[in-house]
Amino acid sequence: MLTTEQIIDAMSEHGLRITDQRKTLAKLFGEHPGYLTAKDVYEYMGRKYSGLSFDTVYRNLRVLYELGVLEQVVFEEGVKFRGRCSEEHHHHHMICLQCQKTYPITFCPMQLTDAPDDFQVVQHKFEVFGYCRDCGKDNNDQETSQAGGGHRDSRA
Amino acid sequence: MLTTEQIIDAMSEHGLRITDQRKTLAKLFGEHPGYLTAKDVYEYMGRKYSGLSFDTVYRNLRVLYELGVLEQVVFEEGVKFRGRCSEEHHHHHMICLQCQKTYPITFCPMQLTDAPDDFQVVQHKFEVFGYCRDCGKDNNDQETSQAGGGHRDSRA
DNA sequence: ATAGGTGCAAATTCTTTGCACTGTC
DNA sequence: GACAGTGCAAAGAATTTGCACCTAT
Repeated sequence: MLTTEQIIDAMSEHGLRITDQRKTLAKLFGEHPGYLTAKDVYEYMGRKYSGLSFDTVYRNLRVLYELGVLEQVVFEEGVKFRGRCSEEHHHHHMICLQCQKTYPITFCPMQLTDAPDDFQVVQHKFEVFGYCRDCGKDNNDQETSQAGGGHRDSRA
Repeated sequence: MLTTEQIIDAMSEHGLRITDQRKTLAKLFGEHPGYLTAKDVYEYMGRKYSGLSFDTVYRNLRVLYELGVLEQVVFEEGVKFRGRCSEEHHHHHMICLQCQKTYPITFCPMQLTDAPDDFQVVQHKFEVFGYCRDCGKDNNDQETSQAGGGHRDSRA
C-alpha cells in the first residue's frame, strides 16, 4: 500500500496544494489498510478540524481517486475507499466483513475462464468475503458488526 | 430465468396479493433478460399506470428481492435488478456492458482459490464485464450506451 | 498575487416512511 | 370486510454545485 509520504508526493507532483486537511487525509489512507466510507473519513478528519465540511471530504476523495491514489469500490452498503495497492501485478482481494481489511489473492480466475470468442472481456471482478483471523466468527458470533450483518449471499 | 408465471406463482405462494402492478412487474422481469434499475422499472411500468409512484416500484422490487425472485447487483452506476436464474447449480455471470444481458459461467474460481486457513470464507463474487456478440465494440464504438459509458477498470 | 482549496448553504439524486384510500382475497 | 398494496407527500441519506473567503505556492 502507498505510504502517507507517497500519497502526499503524488499530490504535489500533480500540482495539488498540500493543505492541512490533505495531509491528514494522506495520513489516514497511508496508515489505514482497510476500506473507508466518506463518512468514516469525515468523522476521522472532523476530530481534527471542527469546521470540516462534507463536501471537502468528497472533493478530496474524488481528487485522490482520479489521481489513482485511492481505489474506489462499490459494496452492497455503499461506496468505499482505500489506498491503492503498491503491488504492481494484477491481483484480487479477500475482504473481511468485520474489520474491512483486505488480503491479496494473487490467483486470477480470468486466466482460466474461457470466455466464448464472441464475448469481448473488458473487466472483471473477483472478491472473496469472509472473516479474517483476527475477526474469526468464533470470537464474536453476535450480529453486531455494522458491515457484515445484513449481507445476502450473492451466489446465483 | 424464471418465467412471468413462475414469478407470479412465487408471489401467490407467499401470500402476496397479485395486483395489476405486480403482474406487470412479473411480466417485465419474466421477459427481460438483463439488469434493470428502479428507474427503468418505473419508466416501463409508468407507461401503463399513469399515477404510478416510485415508492411502489421500490417496495415491490424489495419484496421480490426478499422473496428470492429477483437478484440485486450493485454496479458502479448503482443498484440493478434481474430475474433470478432458474439454473440450480452455482454459477457466475458475464455481463454485457451494452445490453446488460448476462451469460452464465459455470466455472467457479473458489474451487481453485486456496484461502489461507485463517480466513473464513463466507461469500464470493466473480463477475466478468464486456461486450457480447450482438454488442461487440466493432458494431458501435459511440459512447452512446447509457450503461457502458463511464466505466473505470476496477482491476487492482 | 493568484489560482486552487475550503466552508457554507442549497440543490440533486436515490430511497424510505407515514398515512389515508383502494382493490384483492 | 379485512388487510395488504397503492399513491402522495414528505423525510432522509448520499453526493454535488455555486459562491465568497482564505491560504499554499
